[in-house]
Amino acid sequence: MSLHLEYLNPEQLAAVTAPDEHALILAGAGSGKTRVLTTRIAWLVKSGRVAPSGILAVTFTNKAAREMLTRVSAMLPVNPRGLWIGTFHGLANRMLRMHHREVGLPATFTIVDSQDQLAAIKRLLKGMNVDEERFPARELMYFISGQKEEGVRPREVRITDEMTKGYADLYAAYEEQCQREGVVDFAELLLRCFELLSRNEILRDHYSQRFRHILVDEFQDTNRLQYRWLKLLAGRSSFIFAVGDDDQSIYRFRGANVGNMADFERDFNVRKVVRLEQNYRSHGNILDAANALISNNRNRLGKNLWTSAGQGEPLRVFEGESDNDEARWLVEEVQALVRDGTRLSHVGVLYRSNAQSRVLEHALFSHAIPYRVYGGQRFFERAEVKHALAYLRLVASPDDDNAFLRVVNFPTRGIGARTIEQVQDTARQNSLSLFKAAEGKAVVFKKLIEDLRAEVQGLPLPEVVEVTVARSGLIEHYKTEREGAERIQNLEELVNAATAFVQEERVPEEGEPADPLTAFLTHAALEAGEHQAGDGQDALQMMTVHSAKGLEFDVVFITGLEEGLFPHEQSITELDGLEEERRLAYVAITRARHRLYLSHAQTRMLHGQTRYNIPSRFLEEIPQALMKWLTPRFSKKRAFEPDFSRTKEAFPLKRQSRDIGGFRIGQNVMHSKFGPGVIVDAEGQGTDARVQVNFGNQGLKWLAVSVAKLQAA
DNA sequence: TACTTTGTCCTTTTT
DNA sequence: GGACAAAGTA
Repeated sequence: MSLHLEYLNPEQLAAVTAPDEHALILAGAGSGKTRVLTTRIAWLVKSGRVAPSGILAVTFTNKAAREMLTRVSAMLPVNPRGLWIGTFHGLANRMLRMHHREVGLPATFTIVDSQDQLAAIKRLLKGMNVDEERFPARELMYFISGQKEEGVRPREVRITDEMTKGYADLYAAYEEQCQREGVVDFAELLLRCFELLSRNEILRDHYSQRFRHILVDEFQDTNRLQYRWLKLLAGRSSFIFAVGDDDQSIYRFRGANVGNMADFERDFNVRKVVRLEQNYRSHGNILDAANALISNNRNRLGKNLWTSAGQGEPLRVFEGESDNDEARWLVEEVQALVRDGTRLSHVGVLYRSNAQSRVLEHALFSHAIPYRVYGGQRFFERAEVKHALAYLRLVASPDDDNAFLRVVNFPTRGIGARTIEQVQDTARQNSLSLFKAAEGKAVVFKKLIEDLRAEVQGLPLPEVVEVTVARSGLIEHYKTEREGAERIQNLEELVNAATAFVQEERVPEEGEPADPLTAFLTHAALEAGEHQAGDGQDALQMMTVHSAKGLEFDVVFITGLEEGLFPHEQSITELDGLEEERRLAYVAITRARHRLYLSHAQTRMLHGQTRYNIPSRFLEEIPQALMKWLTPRFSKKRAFEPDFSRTKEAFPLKRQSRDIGGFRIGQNVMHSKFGPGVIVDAEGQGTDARVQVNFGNQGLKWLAVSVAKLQAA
């Protein structure tokens, strides 16, 4: 077992063998980031700098955590279980299970996913008779998660108006409900854990003494709370090794804060910044295109990828008359690639939004080209599986109201809306769980759950699952449904998943709940399961650009490069939204090893309407010398005359829209008081001209152009 | 109470 | 075009 340090380039070696101090590794796409991280861990242990138990490695996805664990195990002759390698949420969960009393949670607390969280919020709003027009459930969920991710509890919410006051009150009510039901959402896992460490000095010292080396993957994706969590955990005596790429920060919409990289450098007085710029993945032309594109972004830490491989072939660009035409062309190209010996699984088809896959799938399907679509429904998120899990949750803890409501009348057993409302009223008045409040009502269901609990008492986990599924009546129900066969299969698969879980998870990890059912439910919530049929078969790989991050393909198609789609129209009026779209395009381009196709279509069906799109600005930001047009460049001749009568507020038209006092929609501006902003809307002319500007945290403002002294930025 | 029809809204996603 | 929720019908 060797670390093979001799195969590392000088920068990689410098990172791997960095001294005991904080370090920031700017790791460009394809620069061997994972290798550096895993080798660093192995090197730390082998050189005797730290015991395996002194290492904490954090990732965002279970997949990344698994890969890290596997690769480290291959380099070290130690039981990998001693290493704390996991996702932010997984590690927080571990700590909370170990110290659940200190944070005021039951030992069997349940983790709810976003779906359940939304359901809980809807239920809350209904119960409180809140006008859902004024406070939409989804908005409230974003608000709550957003606040939690900033480390803000309800009483600390900055109240600026009636609206925020309302949101803050509902946030408080939501927290009470969760506490009463013993459930914890994703953001709560982190916040609770953060509060645990910040309040309990002894515990904090214990952990920061223990974890001398903290390694963080995808640092550009951390949110404020995760940053503060790391800071707390590091204390004064530990060293943080942060690996990230600011150019690949594409998750701002869910709270990621690229600024954490610059903050880290400053707050931790980082002296060691290593840039990994040598790319081992792509040919020169592809890298040049990526570099040129991303250089249009302003707020960068700065980095330029290079390769010792040749220039390779030019990027191939295609303009379709329509989305169907684009799909037809893609099929032909793929068929040609296959004839030339390319394996389908080495070809990635990328798009900005999921809705785009349909047309492509249709074309592929009718030409019998096997494909696999990533993303979408995961195993533990399927309705039938969630139903079965709800029964299991009630077995584990009958007071789980979310689970109760999900299955009290599913399959239908004559317990209607009115009965449920009565139970909910009783529950509210007496602060009881629905299960307890259902005394004398919903008798059939109550008895079912009670019998079930008695029956599975003491059985091994797989049998608990099997019996629960059998008694739930779900299978009989799906037998009557037309497309129920697959659902029944999934229910059977759930039993298999439980069997596999028991066999694999064997040695309980530190902090793993002793009760196997709770452990299994936690596993189901934390790991949605990338489980899909048809694995292993050679198939074309289709996915959104977001889900392509971290992957690579010999050949990549980036489709739908059109204004309004990519960059997405909604990004234009978000502060720094366009830069994030450009980073997204950068991620897409850098997935390709040898060949890259870029395509756009003149017309596209979207939301049931034909849209007339102009080519993406990103196509113009790539040097023409790197590209070979398969169709005449930006053909002036349009195959169809736009029929604007059916196009409401076509985005491209808006973009080209008129000047208002020297400004236009989508333009970045600077205001002396509110700082940077982006113009969202405009009205009036001349001295009356007004523009609406999105100032991010400062809010949305209407300003008179003649008064506001806006500067183009 | 349970199933069917109509109306509204549309990114990106992991935990 | 499709998911989801509210309103309508047996």
